[in-house]
Amino acid sequence: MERKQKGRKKIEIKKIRDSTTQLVTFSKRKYGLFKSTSELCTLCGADAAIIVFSPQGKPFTFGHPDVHSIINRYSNQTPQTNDGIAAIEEALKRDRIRDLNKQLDEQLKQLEKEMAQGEALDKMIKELQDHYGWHAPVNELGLHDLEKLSVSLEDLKRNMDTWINELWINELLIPSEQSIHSSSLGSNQEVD
Amino acid sequence: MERKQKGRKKIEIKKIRDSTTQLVTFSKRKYGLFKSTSELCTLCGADAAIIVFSPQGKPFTFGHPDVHSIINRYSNQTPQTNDGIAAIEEALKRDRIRDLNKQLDEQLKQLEKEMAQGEALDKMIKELQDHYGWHAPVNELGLHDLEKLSVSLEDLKRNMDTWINELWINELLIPSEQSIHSSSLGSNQEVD
DNA sequence: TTATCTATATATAACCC
DNA sequence: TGGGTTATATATAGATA
Repeated sequence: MERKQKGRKKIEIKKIRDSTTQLVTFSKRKYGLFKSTSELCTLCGADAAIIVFSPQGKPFTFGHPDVHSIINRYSNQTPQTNDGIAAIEEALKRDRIRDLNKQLDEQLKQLEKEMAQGEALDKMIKELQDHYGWHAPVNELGLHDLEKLSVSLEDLKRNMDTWINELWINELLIPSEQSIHSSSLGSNQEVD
Repeated sequence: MERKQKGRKKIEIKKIRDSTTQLVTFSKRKYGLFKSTSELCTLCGADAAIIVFSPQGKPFTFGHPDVHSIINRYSNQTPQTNDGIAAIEEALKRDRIRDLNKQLDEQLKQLEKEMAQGEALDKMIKELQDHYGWHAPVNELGLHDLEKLSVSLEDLKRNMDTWINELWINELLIPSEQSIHSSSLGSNQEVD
């Protein structure tokens, strides 16, 4: 008796090669995305806009109360340099940097965790072998060798901090702002 | 004895009254929204941008490749002309960003290399054991387990991309060279 | 492309630290 | 406040029509 494969299966988050599958997935997920955005707005009284360009370059949007108002509100967030505002901007930048650093920390923590659980060990070695011709017998790897990985991870982390500081110092960072709120309506449209 | 109800409950899609609950929900759902948007982009090669204003009016965004390029593309090639100074500033920032991205790339590449050479394997495992209580005998690690490491590296890379995108998204950085390609000069709109 | 039907993978509401 | 846990509600991959 044949047993057809039914039900959802786990997929890797990487580009889908089969164009048909990709299109179907795009369509389904786009729907889900718009739906959850809509729910977020309703549940929390938030305003939001989404613009998605399909693989074919076709734009789809959703907005509450509408896309344009959100874009305008967002675009107008960037205040002109104003002496009185300078100090506030500085504070905002600092907060933002802290958030970002936190995000980075969390990501690295997550990565470490996954590694700890051995969830992500498999492909890495394989890839290393493929890309770098590393053929040392895996079962010969001792604690001595494996330990070194943490050094790299730490290095990366430290470098990222430096890198962020550079951004800060060079004032490439622009402050974000706060603003008002509104509500009502919603629109989901396909643009051509 | 009464058993407390754990686990998810069905909720109506209507404004959450309790401010604490609303905040928690906003935070969680926003995360899910950004994540699925990111996945949509990765899986289908789509481009997208999301702008969400929290109930407090604070803006959160996500975009691939970045919010500005998406908005500009959506706004339909708005070839806004910047004045000379603005253009120069843009160019300078753009160069700086490119350098920084280059640095990041090199760091990641270097990290991969080190891992490939097994130079950094040692301490990682040790750290993992120390921090996460992973005590699997190292010499029992097979190719199967070790291969998974590449997934983590890929995850890290992807996360970095996303993270960097966030910087752009939040206007902490300006659009990359690529995203600016589309329009002649401007991607930056100012309100007078 | 759009819709339906599973069987599962995920997201997340309520709770607890 | 932020992180976990758990039980469930939902989303969705794959096959089909």
